[in-house]
Amino acid sequence: MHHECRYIIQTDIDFFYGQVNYLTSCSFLPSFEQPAQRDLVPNRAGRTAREPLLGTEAFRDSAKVTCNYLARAKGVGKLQLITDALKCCPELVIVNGEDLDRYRAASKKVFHLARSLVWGEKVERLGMDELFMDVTDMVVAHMADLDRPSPSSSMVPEHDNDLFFNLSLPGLLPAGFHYKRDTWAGHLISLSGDHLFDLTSPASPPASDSALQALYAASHLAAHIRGMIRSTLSFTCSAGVATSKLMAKLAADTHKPDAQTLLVPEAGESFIGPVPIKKIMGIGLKTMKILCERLREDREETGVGMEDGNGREEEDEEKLMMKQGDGPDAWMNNKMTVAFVKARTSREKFEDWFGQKAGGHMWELLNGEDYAEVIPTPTIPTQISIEDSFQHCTTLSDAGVRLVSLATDLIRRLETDLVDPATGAWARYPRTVRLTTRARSRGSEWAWKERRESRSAPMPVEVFEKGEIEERAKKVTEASLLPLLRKLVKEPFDVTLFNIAAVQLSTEKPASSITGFFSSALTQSPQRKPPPQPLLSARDWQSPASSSSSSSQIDSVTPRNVSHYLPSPPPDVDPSVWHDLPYEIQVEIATHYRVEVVAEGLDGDGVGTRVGNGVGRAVGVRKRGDDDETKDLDEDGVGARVEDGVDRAVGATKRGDDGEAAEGDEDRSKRQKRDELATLEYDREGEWEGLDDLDIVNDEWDVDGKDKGNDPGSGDYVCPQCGSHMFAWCRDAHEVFHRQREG
DNA sequence: TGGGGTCCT
DNA sequence: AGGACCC
Repeated sequence: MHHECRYIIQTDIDFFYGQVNYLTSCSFLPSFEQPAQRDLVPNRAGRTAREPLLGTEAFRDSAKVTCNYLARAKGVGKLQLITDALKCCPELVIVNGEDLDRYRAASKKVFHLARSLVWGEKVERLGMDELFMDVTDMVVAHMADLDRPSPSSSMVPEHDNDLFFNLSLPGLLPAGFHYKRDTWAGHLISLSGDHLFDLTSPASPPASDSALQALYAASHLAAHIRGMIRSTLSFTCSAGVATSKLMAKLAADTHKPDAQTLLVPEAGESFIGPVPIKKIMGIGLKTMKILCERLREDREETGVGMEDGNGREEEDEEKLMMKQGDGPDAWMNNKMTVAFVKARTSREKFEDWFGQKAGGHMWELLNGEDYAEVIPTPTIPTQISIEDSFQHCTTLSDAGVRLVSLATDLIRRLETDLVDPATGAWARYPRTVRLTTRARSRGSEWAWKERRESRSAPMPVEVFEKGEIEERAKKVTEASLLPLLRKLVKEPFDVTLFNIAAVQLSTEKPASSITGFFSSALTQSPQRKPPPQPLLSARDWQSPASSSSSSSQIDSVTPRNVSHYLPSPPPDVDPSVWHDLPYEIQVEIATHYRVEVVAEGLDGDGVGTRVGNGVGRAVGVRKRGDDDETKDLDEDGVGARVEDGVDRAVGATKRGDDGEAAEGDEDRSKRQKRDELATLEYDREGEWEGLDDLDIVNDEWDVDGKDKGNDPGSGDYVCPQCGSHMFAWCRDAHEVFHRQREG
């Protein structure tokens, strides 16, 4: 497999959160000429920043801040404590960064604009604010265009030296832009150094050969794309242009904000040498730590020092290095440059330390070789998740409240991201839901690892059906989340995080449950039927007893409508006995033995419902597997046959033209296989456990009436002392700042 | 930092 | 299911 030269553009929206806030907040004028006081500092860790306003002083000093460049110029750091940041820059405006909706929307706009500009929609998204674009086809076509003996009429230049970059696909009317021959846009890093092109310094080095001409053209294309992003969306961004993703990203990093740089391949080696290796995409913290250890070991064995080639190494540096028992720090990070590491290692060592594949790949990265392609990001994500972290969650009651709240937000997100607004149809159906928890470190374990555990279950079909969002959220919680939680934690527990993910997004709608069929039959039937009576009393989902926490829109992730989760009693349990049971026991029983709901007047006995439900779901899964053997999933040996079946089914969709694609597809098929098996297994469990639908209705649920009016999250507060604009919930922290300055 | 995502094993 | 990586 040979790699022809590619032209890659990487863009990075400058201080993305800040620009979004700037552009979407009505209290700030959308002008780039505004003075610094008008600039915003979003806080991505908005949760901790908000906590002090609710009365928890403990968090004030741990709230971190990220900021835009104007604020940075005033001495505000990138992940600074909020109180420190306010000391440097009193006029700083703190913005809650927890609600990511606006950022997601803005990010999507940039993404779709780029897709509309780049041929073949070869645009890959990295996080919210970064894009990779493979513009090879466009540049190659442009160079061919320039070679043509007679330029097309639309290419008539305004000036003699103008070239026309045709952006439209062949066969369409030309549309594009002009640029000056032998010039590049923005910065150029070549063997002779870093040149910023401007009109006063004549183009140098000139585009001596066609390869350089093509790169220059790519830089102009990058400038055009940045111009489009700025003119149509008002975002400034930085860009890097190079022949690989690796180099384009590193190049983009060299000049910002609102700048771009072109890196010619010849300068690649000298350019990448001084780069700290953790800047290389694909080398992270773990790799750094391992590398530090191995290097230290090697030095002890061979006596080869860690000197950086400038002669003797300093004694204290060596001591420092030895003391780094616990991995790299800032000093280490800057010391571990590409050249430094390359001088002391080899490809063989890397493959030994990190495995043949990963190690070899990383070694190539250190040598500036990156063959990774731009993978066009689908417009529909492969996973949608939402999470919330907190200090403690020790009771199932608390967990239930938090999970319902999270599930509510998740369903909302599914509807905005997965439902076609025009038709109201679901573009994808997440077939499984995954719950992950993070346990608080027990005992005196100081170096607590961020240990996350997860379990998955089928997504209840009710999620895709009509109905109040809270009802569906409760359904998910009862039917899947709480059972999953039981699998994850044992009785005395303390978790600090919940994450719910909707995964395995399928185009096929899962089979409806039998109860869903019954209820729709009831509504279609001419004879009136009262809706199923809830087995739960209104108090099962209580409104908060504590009104002390003033809730707000930004608080939506945190449960606020309910303070207690009360489980449903099994129908054959005497209610009075039930209520005498200890709470934890109630939860245990309720989540273990599902409660059956029998529609009134149907004379249903519940058993039929239960069996039908299980069968219905199993059929839904089988259909996708496209293999009859799927139904006999009993013993391990049979399970293997299922895997084969899935393998074949997936293999059929393989592109097949590329030898190396086979491995990747195989991995994918394995993953898919596991997901499907998990779904199947769970369905079977449900079959004999009696996985029936549980209808929970609560008339007291909706207490929004008194909450809606005062929303500190969206209010605009002006400090009477300094005139700073800020969100109302920032007021507390801001006043503390004034007090500190005076006292 | 936290609240997202991706792919690989 | 977990781990690495990315933002």
